[in-house]
Amino acid sequence: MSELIALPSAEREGETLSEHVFRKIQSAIVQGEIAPGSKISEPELARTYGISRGPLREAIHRLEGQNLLVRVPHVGARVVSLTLEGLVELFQIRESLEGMACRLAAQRMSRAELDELRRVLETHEKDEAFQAGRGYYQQEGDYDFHYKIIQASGNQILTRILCGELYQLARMYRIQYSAAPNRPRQAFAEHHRILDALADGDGELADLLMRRHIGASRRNIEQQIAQRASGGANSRRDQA
Amino acid sequence: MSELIALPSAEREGETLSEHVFRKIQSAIVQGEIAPGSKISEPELARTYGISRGPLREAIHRLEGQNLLVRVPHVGARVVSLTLEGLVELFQIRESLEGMACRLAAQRMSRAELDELRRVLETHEKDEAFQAGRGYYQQEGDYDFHYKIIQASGNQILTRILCGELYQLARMYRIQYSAAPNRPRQAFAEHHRILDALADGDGELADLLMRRHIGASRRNIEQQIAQRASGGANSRRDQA
DNA sequence: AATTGTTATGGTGTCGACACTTCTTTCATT
DNA sequence: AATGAAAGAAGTGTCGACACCATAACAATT
Repeated sequence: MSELIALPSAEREGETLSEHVFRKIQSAIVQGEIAPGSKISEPELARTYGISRGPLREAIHRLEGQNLLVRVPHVGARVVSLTLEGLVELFQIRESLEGMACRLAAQRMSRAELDELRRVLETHEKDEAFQAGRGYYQQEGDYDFHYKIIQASGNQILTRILCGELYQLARMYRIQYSAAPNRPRQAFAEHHRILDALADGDGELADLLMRRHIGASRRNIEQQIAQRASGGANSRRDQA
Repeated sequence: MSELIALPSAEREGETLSEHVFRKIQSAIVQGEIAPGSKISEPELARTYGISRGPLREAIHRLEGQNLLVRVPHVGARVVSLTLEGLVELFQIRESLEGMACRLAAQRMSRAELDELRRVLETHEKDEAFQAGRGYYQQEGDYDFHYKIIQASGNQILTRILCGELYQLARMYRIQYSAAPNRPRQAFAEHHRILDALADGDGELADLLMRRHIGASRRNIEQQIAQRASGGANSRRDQA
C-alpha cells in the first residue's frame, strides 16, 4: 500500500524501511542537502520520507554511530558541523590506519587483486575530469583506490571503521569544502608508486608512501588553519 | 508507574530508557552474561528489562554500531562471536592508533595531565592484585592508562573510536578469554617508560614504545593461533 | 524412507497514539 | 521598559498493536 504514496526513490526489494532511510539521510547529509549544524526534526523527516518515526529513529541512532549526527537527549539531533580541526583529526587517523592497511595488504594481495587495483588507476587516468586537470577524488565506493587497498588488508574491523564511518565523513568534507586537493597529477603519481610497492610486496614502503600521500593533504589543511588564525577570513563555523 | 516493576538497576535521573538499556546490554555482553554468538530475542530482552521494544531496538542499533552485535534483516541480532583472528585485528588497530595518540599527546599534555597519569601508575603499583602478580589489566575507564593517553591526544574522532567502540570490544576479549597477559611486571615497566617519553615531549619515542607494548601482546596471540593450527586444541569457536 | 508442499508459530518491522520534557510566547509585575 | 513567571506549542520518548517475513513442525506425495 505504501508504494502508492512512496517517493520515487530506488527502494531495493526486501530492504528494510529503516535501512532505506538510513542510507537516504546519510546521502543527504554527505551531499550537503541537509546543512551542517542544522537541527533534525523527526516529524518533518518522517513526513519527507513518508514513514513513521519508529524506523526513522533507528536510522538516526545508526547515523549517530557514524559520527554524522550529534544527539542530545530530550532535545534532538543536529548534523555534525565541520571544522578544519575536525578535518585534520580525520586525516591524522587515516594516515595511521591506511598506512597500516598498506602494510597488511602488501602481504596478502593476490595477483588478481593487484590487477584490479591497476585497472582502477587506468580508469582514473582516462577519466575526462582528470584529463582536464579538474579533479581526481570524485570516485566512490569500489572504484576508490584507497577503498580497495583497505579491503585488501583483510582486517575486518579496520574495513568497518575506514570504509564505514570515516569514509562517509571524509566524503562529506570533500563535497562540502570542495576540498579536493588541486594536485591531481601528483596524487595520481603517488597512487602509482604505492601500487608498485604493493606489487613488490614491500609493505614497509607502501606504508610510508601512503602516510606521505595522506599527510601531504593534511599539512595542506593545517596551513589553511594557520592562515585563518593570522590573516583570518570569515570561515564557515558559525551556524549554532 | 513502571518504577514499581522496574528491576533494581541504578537508573540515573533524566536518563533515557534507551540509553539505559544500551549500557545495560553492553555490559551484559562484555561481561559474558549473554554468550558470544547467541541470538538476541527482542521480546525476551524487553521483558527482562521491563521496557517496550521501541527503545530496546534503538539500543540494539547502537550496539550494532559498536560492533558488539551483528544484525540480519528479518532474522535478528546475534552477539558477535570472538575469534583469535578478530583479536589480532583489534590489536593491530590499537597498535597503529594508540601509537599515534602517544605522538599527539606528547605535544599537548599539560603538567597537570602528566601528574594525573603518573598517579594512575602509582595506583596500579599499590594494587593488591598487581602485587600478587596476578593481573594488571583489570582497571577500567578513567583509571586505565591507555584511556588517559588517548584522551590527552586531543583528537576527538580518535577518542570516540578507541574509547567507545573498540574499548568495549577489547574489554570483552579480556574478560571472556581471560586474556590478561601474564606479564604484569613487564607491562608495568613499559607503561613507565612510555610515561617518561611523554614527559620529555618525545612523541616519536612514545609512539615507538606504545607500538611495541601493544605489539608484544599481539604477537603473543599470533603464536597461540599458530599453535592451534598445528597442534590444534579445541578452541572455542563453535557456537553457531 | 526421503523429499517437497503446507501450515503454524514465533519474531521482526512498522505504525499511530499518548506522556513528558523543552522551548517559545505571552502576560503580569516591578 | 525590563525582567520574571506562567501558559502554550512543538518535539522527543515510550508504549501497545498489527502486518509481514522466516523458520519449524507437520502432512502428503513420490
